[in-house]
This record gives sequence, structure tokens and C-alpha cells, in this order.
Amino acid sequence: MEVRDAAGIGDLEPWLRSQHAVGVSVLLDDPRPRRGAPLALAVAGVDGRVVAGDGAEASDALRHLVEQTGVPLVGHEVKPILVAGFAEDPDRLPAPVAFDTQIAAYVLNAALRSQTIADVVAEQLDQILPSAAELPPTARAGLEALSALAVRDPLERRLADVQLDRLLREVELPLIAVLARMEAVGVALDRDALAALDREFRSEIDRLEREIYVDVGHDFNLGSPKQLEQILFFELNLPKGRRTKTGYSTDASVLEDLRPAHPMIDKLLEWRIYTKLRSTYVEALPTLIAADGRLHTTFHQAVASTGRLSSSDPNLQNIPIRTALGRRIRHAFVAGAPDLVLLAADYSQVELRILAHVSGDEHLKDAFARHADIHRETAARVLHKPPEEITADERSMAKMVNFGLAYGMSDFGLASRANIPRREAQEFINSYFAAYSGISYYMMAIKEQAKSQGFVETLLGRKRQIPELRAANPTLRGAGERMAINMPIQGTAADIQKIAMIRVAERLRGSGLDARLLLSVHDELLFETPRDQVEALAALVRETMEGALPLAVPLVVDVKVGDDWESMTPLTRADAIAAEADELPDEAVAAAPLAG
DNA sequence: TGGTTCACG
DNA sequence: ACGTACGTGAACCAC
Repeated sequence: MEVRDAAGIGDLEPWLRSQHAVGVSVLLDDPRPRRGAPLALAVAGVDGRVVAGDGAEASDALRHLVEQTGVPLVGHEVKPILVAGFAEDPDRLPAPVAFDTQIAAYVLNAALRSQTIADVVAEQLDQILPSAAELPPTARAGLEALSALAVRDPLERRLADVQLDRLLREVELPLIAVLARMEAVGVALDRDALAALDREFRSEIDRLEREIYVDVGHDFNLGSPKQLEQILFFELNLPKGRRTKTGYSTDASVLEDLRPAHPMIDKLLEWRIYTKLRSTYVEALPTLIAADGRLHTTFHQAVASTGRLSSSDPNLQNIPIRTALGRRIRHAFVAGAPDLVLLAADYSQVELRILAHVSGDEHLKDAFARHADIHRETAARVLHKPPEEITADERSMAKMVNFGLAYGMSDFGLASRANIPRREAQEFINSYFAAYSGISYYMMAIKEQAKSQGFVETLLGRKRQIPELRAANPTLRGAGERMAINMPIQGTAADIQKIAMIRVAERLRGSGLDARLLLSVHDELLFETPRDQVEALAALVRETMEGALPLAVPLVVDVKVGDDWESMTPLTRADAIAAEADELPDEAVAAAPLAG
């Protein structure tokens, strides 16, 4: 291996141009986008030559040369190299990605969480890689670049054997550059708004703490589950609820039942909400703002066993929205300049539509074809009543069942969430399956299929092995059955979202629009766009997302626009109606006049 | 490090 | 009889 400084990079150009692909690996002192400086970057040729740049200057020079020659990249986690390029210029064409061994290994077995290059080499080549900790950065990068090149062929053969090569080539690989660009672009955050929230939350927390200590009679650590358990169940002698491995549970559903029993419970619940929001968001997010004034998440493409993306450092897929207090945090996510706005496009009921498609259930398909209020429609069909006679409670129950379906819901689960007797929950579920026999049949069939072949798959063929289905332990086996029900639905939704992201990014490039894709939150895409281009962007995004994968039911996308991520207003009348049905509390929807 | 809790879809 | 709705990530406490 050759180690070079910045001055020794330039004369590598003829060699790079002679390679039809190169293995690449970068080692960063901080893995977060726009944070880390490279310690080393290595390039391995198909001719066996390996060159490593030593330090930030040489690594950047080598990366620039690779980008300039346009040689296709092979690596184990290529995204950080693309992020570095997009950080310099988000509008540049990225280096082409020929293969990513981390993502290939994930597609082959999504049940294992993120495999290292050493794991893949051991599996594919039956060789042990030297321990990375003992090697200098240049050697480590060189070894990884070469290893990635070496495991490509065996991985490609296995992918083709199980017909996963197209999923990798047409979805996962093109997605890498889309995600890299999103990470490099980031999202703007209003620091002052968060600072004000911090002051307000802190004073509420202080007040609640003082009041709770008075109610209890002495101080203790409210955040300690152990001390809290002692106070609640042994000092105040409140009724004990569910058990955990370590003691009695004090989670919100338990505390909810204890509210009438002691005045401190209400305050404790409120204290929990404030401290959660303060420590996870209000305090943490400002410290993660980069030099460009924006937040840059990292998307993980090889973690979730269903095919979904995840997000970390910070996680921007769990920014609060469900409560008014939480939404004040979302309010701090803003468009980055006065002439820009945010545009959010989300798939309406995508998982239930996928269930309608894969099960072929005629009644569910018909309801979606008619663009009916799906929860009301469900209640009406299950209870044998006209839709306009459905009460708020009945619609709410149907809504919970519709959500629970994709999770392999039990009567117990429904009963605890709907706060009804288990027997009633069981009756509703029975009536549901009688009314939607196609769904009932599908649930049995998918479990059988999963058991016989050991895995389940999405519409694009993405697979998840489920060894739990063969467990002797009935609890574990039950968990396996629920995974078997959920993965094809959640995973197909992920497939659709990924196709949409790739096509939207592609069409934006050729559109003359200046919009940027910022975030993907499972069934939602968030963009930043010049105000005067909103209409054109909305049309492009809606059409692309709705057409991502034709199903037996229409895919419907709701579009909203606003100056921040909280104050979003529906773009059209149809978006407004859909937003109302999807988001308002059930009572409001049941009370509202029918939309047509 | 593992357990608990809770933020999101 | 048994434990019980899928998938994530982060903060905090206890060991």
C-alpha cells in the first residue's frame, strides 16, 4: 500500500482513469455529516494497487480526484464520501456508486443489525480481518477499500441467487446519493425559539418538582424508577399495576389509572412530559447545529429489519407532533430563508392501502376506490349500520382496529388501548374479520407461508428471515407471527417511499425548480422550496409519490405548506379534507358533516 | 451495559 | 396457562 500526502495525489489521475471501479474507504474523526475531518481516505484499484491519503488535506485531495475522474465507487458504507462532496456543493453530480457491501449484506439479511466489513469478509470469504484498533488510519482505510472490492463478487452472486439484485441496483444503490445530499443540506432550526422554550420548560419543571415534594412530604429523585416505585407503591401505598423485570411499572398507562388516587400523579405525568421534551429536544438540538446554522441528521439504510430508514444524531424522525406542547418544538424547524417555505407531502393511510392490495380484500379495496372515510366505513361495515349513523366512539374503535391490523393485534392489545373489556375487544375483532374475510384469510395465509419458508417479503421482494417462528416458546413464536404480519406491510411502505425519493430527486434535477429534499419520515417527505415554486413542486411531488408503485387501490398524497414544520396548511381543498379526516380527534370527524 | 420510558411513523 | 400490537433512537438511572 502507498501512503501519500496532498502533494502526491495529482499524479494518480492516469491510474484512476484506467480503473473501471475502485474500492474506497474513509475514516472520519467524527461520523456526523459536516462535522468529521477525514483521518485517511483509501482507494483500491481492481488491479490490486492501494493508495491512501494521510490526513485531512491529502484525503480531500484524493476524494476530489476520484470525483473528477468519475470512476464508479465500491465501498462498505459509501455515503459519508458522497456527503463530503455534497457539503462542498449540494448541486454537483455525485460520484457514481457501483456497489455498497454494507447495504448488500443488509439486503441479504436485514435481521442482523448493521454488519461491519469484518463481518462480511468473514461470512463471504471465510477470512479474519486484522483488528482495526491496532492499525493506523491509512492502513485501516486501505484494508477496508480492498476488502469491499473483494467481497463484491460473492455478494453479487448471492443477491442474484435470491433475486435481490434488482432491489439493490434499482432502489438501494440509487438511494445512497439522495440520502447523502439530504444529510449535507440539513434543516434550519430557530435557536431563539428553542432558548425561549428552554426557559419556560425549566420553570414548569421546577414548579412541578416543588409541588410534588410537598405532596409526598420529602424530596427524592423523580427520574429514578427505583425511588419512584418505592414512593408510589410502598410509601403512598397506591395500587400496584403491571410488573417489569425489575419491579412495578410506572409508565404513563399505569400512572393514568392512578390519577384519582393521589394528587401527585397528575403532576408527575406533566413533569415527565416536560423533562422528556426538554432533555431530548429543547436542550439537545441546539448543540447539534453545524457551522452552516443547520441540523444534519444521519440516515441509516442498513439498520431496520423491515426495510425502513432510521435517523440519528439527531433523530429527526421523532420530532414531536401529537401534543400541543410538543408541537411548539416542531415550530422551531423552519425554512432557511425568508423567500423559502417548507412543503410536506405524506402518504395517506399507506399501510392500510397496502394491506388492501396484498390481501385482495374486496371491501377494503372498494372503500379506498371510493375515497371513503376509511375508519367510518370500517365501523359501518363491522357494525352493520349506515356510515352516517356511526358515533364518535364507534369510529374511534374502528380506527384503532385499522391501525392494529398491521401489527397482528390481539384482543388484549386492543382492549388496553381502547380502554374497554377484553371480551368486547375480542367481539369487535371477530366481527371485523367476519366483515373483511379477505383480510382474515390473508392473516392466516401469511403466517402459514412465513412458517413454511422461514421468511416473509415485500412487494419488491425484500426479505426478512423470522427464526422466531420455529421457537418452542409460545410467547416468542407469537412475536414471530406478528413480525410476519407486519413486515410485508411496513416494508412495502418503505419500498414505495424509497422509490418515490429516488424519482422525486431525479425529476427535480431536470425540472428547473430549486427545491431541496430535506427529510424522509417513513411516509412523509419534507422539502424546502422558493415560495413562488410551491405549486409546481407540489404537482411534481404528488404525481411522483402517487405513482411510485401502482397498486390495486389508489395511493393518495396530502400536501401541506408553511413557514415552519408546525404551521403547515393544506395546499388544496382536497388536502384540507384529507388532513381533517386523518388528524383531528375522532370526535371532531364524527361530528363533522360528511365530505361527499 | 441493560432496563425503562417515551418521542415518532 | 401464558403474555400480549409493528418498527425505530435517545435520555436517564442502576449496576
